[in-house]
Amino acid sequence: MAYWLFKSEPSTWSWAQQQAKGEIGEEWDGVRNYQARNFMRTMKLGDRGFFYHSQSEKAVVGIVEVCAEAHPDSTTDDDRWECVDIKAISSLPKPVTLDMVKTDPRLAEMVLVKNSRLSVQPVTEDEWAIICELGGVSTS
DNA sequence: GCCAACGTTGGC
DNA sequence: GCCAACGTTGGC
Repeated sequence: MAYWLFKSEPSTWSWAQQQAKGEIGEEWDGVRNYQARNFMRTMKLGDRGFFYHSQSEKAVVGIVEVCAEAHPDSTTDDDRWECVDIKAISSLPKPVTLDMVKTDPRLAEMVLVKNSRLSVQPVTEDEWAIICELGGVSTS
C-alpha cells in the first residue's frame, strides 16, 4: 500500500466538509498540476493519505482512504485532468503542524518541506509512521 | 498583505 | 525547443 498527502485550503474544502461526506467520499477535483495528477493516476483503491490544511492552519488534521481510482475531473471539460475520490477515515487526536514537521529531523526530507506548493504528494512508510506517532494515532 | 518559489504559457 | 512573462500558491 502507498501513502499520500492531500493539501487543501480550509476555506475551499475543509476536513469538516470531507468528514461530512462520510463513506461516500468526494472527488479530489480542481487539481491543475501535472505532477499532482500523475501521483493520483498511480493511486490504488485502499491507499491511505493524510489530509493537510494549508494557509491559516498548516497542519495534518486527518487520515483518508482512496475510494475511487483516477477518473476524469468532473469540474472541467479538459480531458488532461483526472482525479481520485477519497473518504475520511479518522481525525488525528493531535494535529501535526508544519512547525512540528520542520522541527523533526526525521521528516526533513518530506515533500511538504521540500516542495510546499505541490498539492498532492507521496509520503514514505517511515514518514507515515512518524506522523501517526506525533498525531497520537495507533498504526496497528 | 507581501513576496519568494514554482509551474505554465506563448512568442520567437 | 528555449526563455521571458505571467499567474498561483503558500508561508511568513
